[in-house]
Amino acid sequence: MALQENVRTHIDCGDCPIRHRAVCARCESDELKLLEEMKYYRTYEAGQTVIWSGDKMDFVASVVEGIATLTQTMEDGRTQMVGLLLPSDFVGRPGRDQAAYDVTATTRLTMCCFRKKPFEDMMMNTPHIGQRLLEMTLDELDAAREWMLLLGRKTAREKIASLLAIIARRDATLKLSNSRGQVVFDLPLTREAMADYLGLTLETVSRQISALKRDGVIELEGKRHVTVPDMERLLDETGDDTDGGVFA
Amino acid sequence: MALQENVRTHIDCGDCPIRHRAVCARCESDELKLLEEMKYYRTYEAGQTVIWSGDKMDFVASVVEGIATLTQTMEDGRTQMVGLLLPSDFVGRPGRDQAAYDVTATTRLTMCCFRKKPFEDMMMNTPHIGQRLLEMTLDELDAAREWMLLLGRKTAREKIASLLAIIARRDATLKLSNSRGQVVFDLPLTREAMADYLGLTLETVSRQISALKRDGVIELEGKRHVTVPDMERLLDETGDDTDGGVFA
DNA sequence: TGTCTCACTTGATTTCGATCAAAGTTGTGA
DNA sequence: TCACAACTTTGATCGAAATCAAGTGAGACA
Repeated sequence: MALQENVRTHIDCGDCPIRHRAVCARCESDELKLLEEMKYYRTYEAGQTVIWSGDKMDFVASVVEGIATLTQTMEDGRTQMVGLLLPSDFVGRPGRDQAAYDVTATTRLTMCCFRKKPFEDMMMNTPHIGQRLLEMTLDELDAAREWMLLLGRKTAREKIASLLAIIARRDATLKLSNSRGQVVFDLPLTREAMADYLGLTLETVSRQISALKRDGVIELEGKRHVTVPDMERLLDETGDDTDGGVFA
Repeated sequence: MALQENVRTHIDCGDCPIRHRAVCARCESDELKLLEEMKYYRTYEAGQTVIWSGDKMDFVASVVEGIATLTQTMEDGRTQMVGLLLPSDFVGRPGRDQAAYDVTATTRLTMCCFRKKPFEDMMMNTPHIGQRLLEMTLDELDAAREWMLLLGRKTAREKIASLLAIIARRDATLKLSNSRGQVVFDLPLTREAMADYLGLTLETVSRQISALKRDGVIELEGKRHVTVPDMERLLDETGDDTDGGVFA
């Protein structure tokens, strides 16, 4: 999940085709080698389900490329996204062998996987990895709680602005803005997926995006390509504190 | 936070006047002794703030008695509770020295505290404690995500029923029901605190509690004392799956 | 080239919960 | 015993987002 700037939810997987920090800078190289030997890749098509809630899940994984969602569903079909997995995010829970959520690829998705048993064994022998995982989990918890404030108290417009700001921020750290210093990105989610994330309906998402466009807060090219002419302006719409928050 | 049956968010603190499991059953006794030497107690009155978001926080703690809330507040005063601390719950984050949320006592509250630095040192030397903390944090994350579904997708009535079910379940594990096998408990929160937890207004909370009472789902004695004549009936109102969920 | 589908937009109407307002209840302390 | 403060309930009205209902537009494929 990527609701904050300082998300560090990733596991090193050696030569994965993305640049990411190591599990722990202090790890010896033979530990990294162990990780290297354990890993394997899986690829999913857009729309494909990685795993269903309740299924046996005998691996943990790190997103290499693409985007996946974690969702919970009620019997009557109401669904709520509870996490968004972007490249370098981690999924899976040591000590539990059932998936707690539906995991779905929303774009073509490559994950770097580790079978759970040997991964857990290594965690036992390598305290750094466990500590790293704790740090990552605490970041996720903060992100989840930030999202609780959004779901419980923000207006539809604030919710959309917050989501756009998060995607923009996350994206900007990769390929920084365009030539005029504007932040530019493609929405990686359908209107429906956004609605499920924000606790809204897809119609409301559509209307609010149109409203932000009409008010000049964002520019839209096609349905997915977004330009933010003034990031400050967008941040004002989120309802959040202007400063970076308490996250050090 | 206590949204599930299997919450294990607590740290052993020796002779605290509550029965609770050890940090880790495998810990040697001299580790427990270390914990014992490090700990100290603090007590707060109902309504008192334990710590403000952003404040320096140089301790971690476990609730011994009473109830505390974790809340986030927007500049304009909208507030969302993001966690409820019941006896045996843990608060504080190793590796961060600022509080991320306001922590407030809603009843008279006793906490068993450990100064952060020595606690972290011990964590380094005692992998079990770190692993225990990871487990606890993952439980909290699950609880937070369960709450996201509630905030994003449930109706006011379902929200109230869910909160009552959680308190009933948690309470029932301590002092099991009354003579007729009904679940009986006292609401530990004001209507306003419930509203902040559920993303509602206090008026809506009041109305929905009245409605559940009118419909015979609960009985009320005074404003706080609740009797649940038929737990199944209450669970039906929550919108959740009837089975225990995926949490093993 | 057309048509089918999927994602999205927009409009009309409804509804649930928020807001505004006024009482009722309980406990505390003078 | 009274007064008042804090908490709660209930009523009337409003409004934001949901729902219901047509649409548009773009890509896929026959």
